[in-house]
Amino acid sequence: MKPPEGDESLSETFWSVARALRHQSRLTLTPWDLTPSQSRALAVLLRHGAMRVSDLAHHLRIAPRSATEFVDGLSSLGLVERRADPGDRRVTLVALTGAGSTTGEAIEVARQAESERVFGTLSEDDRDTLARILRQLRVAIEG
Amino acid sequence: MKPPEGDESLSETFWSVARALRHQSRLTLTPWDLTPSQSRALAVLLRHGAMRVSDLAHHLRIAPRSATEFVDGLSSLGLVERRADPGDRRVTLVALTGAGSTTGEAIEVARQAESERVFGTLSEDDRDTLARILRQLRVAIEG
DNA sequence: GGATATGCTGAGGTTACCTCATTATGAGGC
DNA sequence: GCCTCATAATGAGGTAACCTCAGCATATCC
Repeated sequence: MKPPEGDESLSETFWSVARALRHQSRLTLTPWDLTPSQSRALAVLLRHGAMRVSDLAHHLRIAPRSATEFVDGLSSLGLVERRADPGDRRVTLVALTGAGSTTGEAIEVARQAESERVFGTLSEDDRDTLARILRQLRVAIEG
Repeated sequence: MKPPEGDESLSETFWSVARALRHQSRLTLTPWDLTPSQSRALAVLLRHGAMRVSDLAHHLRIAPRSATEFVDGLSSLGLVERRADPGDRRVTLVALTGAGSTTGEAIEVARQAESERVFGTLSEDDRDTLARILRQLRVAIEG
């Protein structure tokens, strides 16, 4: 599919990249039959260890209710499990299972490769600049 | 909502901006009760005039079937109408109605203001750089 | 011990896409 | 003129990734 026009606004370009990125990400994950969001959740747990549902939501920047859904999905795949928090019985902790850890690590490798393939086409300067600009945008929007 | 961590990958930052942007965009559009996608379609028609469904899809970089849905939505709001193409009876042309034009123009103004508020916080250099990098990314992904 | 806050989840909804099959039409070969 | 093949739009049906609102259990503070 070729680009349609030259007169594209910044936000349109942004969205077309978003779509392409999501598509690509899904492709990378086909071996594991996970969605991009599920893999993000897995990555967070891998990096930070077991945590409350609400903390997971916070890390993923989504509503707590949505985190519950991700946990449901991952747990039905046997990748995470819910545990009681001994200190506060309202809390359910989400922890990786053994399978979850190995899967998470394998995906991390694949994700790195994909990221390298995509973002690696940028110079290091461009990557830094992009990160800076994106963060700046986020502040501008949310602030 | 504060950022959770410092160790955020580029793609994570990207997605958080995407979410924020979509949310913001929805807010801007509340007066017209349109979704962001519908307004994008409207903008395309405003800029380029009546066109086939498939061309609209191409402009929006979506599957033709999805364009049909947008046309359905906009047409039920009375903003666009379907017309026959005299030269090829397979095609349906999508054209703005009078209401569609005025609405489209009003939204364009609001969208500009929003875009200004968000992307205007970037320097002109940054905007150019961002556009360049995004296009480069798109090529890297799709190529 | 009662009010209030917090943590999770059920119920139900929305947006923005997608694929696949079907129907109508056009275009080229013979 | 017919047959085949391509193309245009759409019906049917599905998915991911969110959301809000209400409810229940538990904790905390006075």
